[in-house]
Amino acid sequence: MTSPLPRVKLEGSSTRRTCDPNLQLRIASDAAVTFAEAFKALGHPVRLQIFDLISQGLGETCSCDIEQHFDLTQPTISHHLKVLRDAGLIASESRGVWVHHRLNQTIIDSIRSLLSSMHP
Amino acid sequence: MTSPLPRVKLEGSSTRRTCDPNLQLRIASDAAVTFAEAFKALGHPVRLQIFDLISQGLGETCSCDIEQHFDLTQPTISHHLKVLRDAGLIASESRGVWVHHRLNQTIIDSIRSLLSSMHP
DNA sequence: TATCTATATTGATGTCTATCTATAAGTTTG
DNA sequence: CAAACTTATAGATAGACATCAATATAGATA
Repeated sequence: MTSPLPRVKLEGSSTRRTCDPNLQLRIASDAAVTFAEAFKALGHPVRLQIFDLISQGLGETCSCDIEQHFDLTQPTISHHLKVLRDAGLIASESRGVWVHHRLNQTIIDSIRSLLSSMHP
Repeated sequence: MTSPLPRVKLEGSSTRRTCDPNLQLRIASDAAVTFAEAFKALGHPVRLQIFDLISQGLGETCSCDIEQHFDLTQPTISHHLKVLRDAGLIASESRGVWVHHRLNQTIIDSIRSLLSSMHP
């Protein structure tokens, strides 16, 4: 995309680079906020593991399935689920007493697409 | 991977689900910590945009290229770069007065691979 | 109706984070 | 060597976050 940076020849052998004019904020501020919220939600070991558990559950994972795997209280797990939900990473649906959680594949695909647009 | 959850038949038409025995922590704790650190680093709008800028720079992006795009002080940008570096997302190399930043493609590929293993 | 169960909410607390100003460290130029 | 420039570090502060105990909500069961 960008070409090697131009350099200003100075006395002797030293060169001085100029600031790269080709770099642009390809991610708009509001998109950056949305994506960052999703990344932040995954940026906690327990939430990442919860998210992975839900991804295995075929849309029927409930909180009690999750709590078993962690040495944390129920309110803490509930909090982490809310963070994932608010970030749009999962959707939750009440089914009687239980709440079933499922992955939001759309946002996962968006993140993967974003990352694939980044190469050095 | 998992099959539909077994249900315990009760009186009438109601059923009661059992806890899903098939869910397992596929992400080990230490891997979860490592991945979460990377996600957390990307979990800030400015850092995500910085990361995108660096991805455009062909390994020659320096801090002054980045500061231009944000209404933040130089120490703050320096801090965000350190967070990205500590998370293994970028590598930085001193070149005279300047420090050149480049993407660590390996970890990006790892994240993409992790996400691709998650489907509902 | 009373009880049990699954989940959510509230409030408290200690820790972490983002940002700034001021300053230091190291490099290049004059 | 001194001045200018790029980046990093230290210290301070306001706000956010993770966690827990206690409690509330609401559906299911007896």
